[in-house]
Amino acid sequence: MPELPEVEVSRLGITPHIEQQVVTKVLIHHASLRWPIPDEVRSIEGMVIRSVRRRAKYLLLDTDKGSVILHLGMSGHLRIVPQSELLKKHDHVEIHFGNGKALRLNDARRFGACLWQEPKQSHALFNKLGPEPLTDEFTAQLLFERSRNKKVPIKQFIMDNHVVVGVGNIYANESLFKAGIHPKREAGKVSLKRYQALTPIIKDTLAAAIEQGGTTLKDFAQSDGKPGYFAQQLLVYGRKGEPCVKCDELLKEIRLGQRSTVYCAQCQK
DNA sequence: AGAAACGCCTGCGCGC
DNA sequence: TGCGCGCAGGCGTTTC
Repeated sequence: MPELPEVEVSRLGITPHIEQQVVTKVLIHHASLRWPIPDEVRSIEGMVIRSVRRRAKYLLLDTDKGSVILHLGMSGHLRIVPQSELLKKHDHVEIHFGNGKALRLNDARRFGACLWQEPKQSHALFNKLGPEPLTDEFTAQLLFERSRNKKVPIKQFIMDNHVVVGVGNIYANESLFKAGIHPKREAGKVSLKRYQALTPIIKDTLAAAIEQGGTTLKDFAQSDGKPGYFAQQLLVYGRKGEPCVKCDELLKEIRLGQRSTVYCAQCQK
């Protein structure tokens, strides 16, 4: 399930194959993803990919005529393959390039998206997003200030895209464990000091996951088809009932905001 | 206005 | 071995 590290790994994987390449064809095999795929995405045909950017968990393929926005949803992944390779089940969108390669978006659950952004404009999706976690804009001070008077559990708070983008369920669980903070603790009651501990942990956890090629649980694969290796480093996610790596207490699982939340009742207060 | 619930999807693991 | 069911969950939208 792609979170920010997986999206970034995808970006790094596809960029050398498609940047500065001419788009020769856009093929839409299944136009109903999360939203219908707009016809405008075809207007990149004949254009050069100037850059491949990421904002939150969205990827943007920029051309002078506009940008194709891709989102991997829950189960999506991108692959670079020869154009001659047979389509796989759930290959919904395909972009051909002058170098003979194809970028294919495969998404079984179709929670992903393929949208269009006019040149020099910003899609409405990006309007209210919080800062990128791996930049200096994401600070403990920001978390502290934004959380005052908030009763929402801290786990849901740090997963809120309006607060900071890209912290999904896996990395929220991991970061709170490492910081020793109980996931249900009211965000508004967490001290600045604890946010000062948590913030670098979130950054480090995300950065480490990117270096490891992301977390492969079921669906995710890197653009060359290889899995990511961060799953081996998960301390709590998916380990309900197993011993805590710090204190041997058995890890508990609860649901917060309809999402699986695993923690150590001994280490996280 | 903020918080919680909803719904879109398919694949997989489980129990029988 | 087959079948039905519950679960996985990002995130925009809807409801309270």
